[in-house]
Amino acid sequence: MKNQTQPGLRILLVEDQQALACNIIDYLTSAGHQLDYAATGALALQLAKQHSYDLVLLDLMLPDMDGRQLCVQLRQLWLKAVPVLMLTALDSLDDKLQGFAAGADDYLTKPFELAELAVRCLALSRRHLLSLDPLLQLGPLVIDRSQQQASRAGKPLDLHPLGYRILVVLAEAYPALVSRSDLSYQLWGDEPPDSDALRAHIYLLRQQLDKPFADSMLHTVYGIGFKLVLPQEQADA
Amino acid sequence: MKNQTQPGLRILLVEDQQALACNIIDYLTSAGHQLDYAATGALALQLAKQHSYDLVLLDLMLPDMDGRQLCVQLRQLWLKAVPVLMLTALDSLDDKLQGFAAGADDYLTKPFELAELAVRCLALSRRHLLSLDPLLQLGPLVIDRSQQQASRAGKPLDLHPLGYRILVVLAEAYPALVSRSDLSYQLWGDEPPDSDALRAHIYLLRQQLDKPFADSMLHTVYGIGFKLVLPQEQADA
DNA sequence: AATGCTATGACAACGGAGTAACAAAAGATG
DNA sequence: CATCTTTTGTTACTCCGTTGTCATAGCATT
Repeated sequence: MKNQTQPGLRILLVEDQQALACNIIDYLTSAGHQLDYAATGALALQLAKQHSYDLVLLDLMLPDMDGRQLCVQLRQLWLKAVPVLMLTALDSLDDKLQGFAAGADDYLTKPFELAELAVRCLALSRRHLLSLDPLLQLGPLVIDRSQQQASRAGKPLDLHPLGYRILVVLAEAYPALVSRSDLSYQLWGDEPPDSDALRAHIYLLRQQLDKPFADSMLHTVYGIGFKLVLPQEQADA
Repeated sequence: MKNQTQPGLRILLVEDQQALACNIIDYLTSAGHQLDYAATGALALQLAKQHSYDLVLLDLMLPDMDGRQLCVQLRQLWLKAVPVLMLTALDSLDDKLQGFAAGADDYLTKPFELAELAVRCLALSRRHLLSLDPLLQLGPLVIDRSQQQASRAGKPLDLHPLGYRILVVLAEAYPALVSRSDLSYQLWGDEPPDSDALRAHIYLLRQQLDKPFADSMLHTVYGIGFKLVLPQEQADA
């Protein structure tokens, strides 16, 4: 579990309702973050050109520009993908899907608790940082995203693409366990294979990850899913 | 990115208009949820003492009690924050704000589409689940939802999945006692086992939770159900 | 055609949940 | 207080779904 003190995020807030914006600014500022505020899409773009941010809070309804459109433009402006949390009063499923299609990473329907907004901001930035760092390290296990290559205790693992993806999903979730359905969804989306292919792939992954070593890192939680365990914490099971 | 199928929510509906209540019950029931219905605030409080719910639908205007007041009382009654969706005919901003001040998580002004109500129920419960603290702590007992792992006094408990679920239900209800029927419903829904399997599982759970320790945390209330008790408060029973 | 990867299916091994039967305890009844 | 009834604790056992294992077939890419 990451436990370092968060240094505070640089956040760009794009919201045309003054009152709500003030509340958000007050709350998140006192939570240790640094906020820039744009009431219009145009101003947001201008700020975006001059600064870089860890996170964007984006109202779907803006006076001069659609939130979705702005989202796309921001993504083009910055090469690195900044996480976007969309705020919306619309709550029909269609709208949500359109928001995601435009590249939002999460959404929140108004009205919402400020505390929850803060929690999501942290979760989003953490998730983002995790996926940004090309090197993922869990004890003896090292995953190099830039090479699509994993190694344990220095020994490179000869993984098939799917095995590699499974390992990444489990490593990113660490120390949490990943349910079978979650894992399946992350691998295949809505259309998982008919057979229980996951079982076979876990087996193959284990051949590489655990077979050559004294203790296994990939543990099964019966009826639920799988989790990664560091060798030194074998005590529990 | 949780992807598990919604099992249907347990909802408490507090509404004095019979006709409207019937419509809501019909609609949400056929959407797969389970509803309990209270026409008065007093009855609502009584039900709340005996059961636990995933969501409360609360009319702002009740014959015997103000909705806001009831909302506050419900929040005090349950330690865990249950999401409250307020139904109101008043739609002035003041009233909305007062509703939120009392702890409602969302509101809907009458008249409303039943479909929208259903969507909001789902959204609210999703939001609530996501913002849930993965760590549940009751004295020496710690439950880590992210790992499906419980420990007492630092010692990890080797629980079967069902035993773990029982423990979570009891811990969430703490300090209230949980009736046998409620517990059974939360484990098996409408189709409990033919035999009284719960008895055996409670026994197994105790083997892990209480056997290795001086005093027991899982107490039986004869003829009613079970409850969790913290070691230091053994005095009462 | 050969190679590399994934899905499929068969089989065995395992583990958990439900069941039932008996013992013990708590209330109820007279 | 004695006895009966109901509820709960304890335990062994069976059944069935889950998981591990592995061989093979399908499907791209080259």
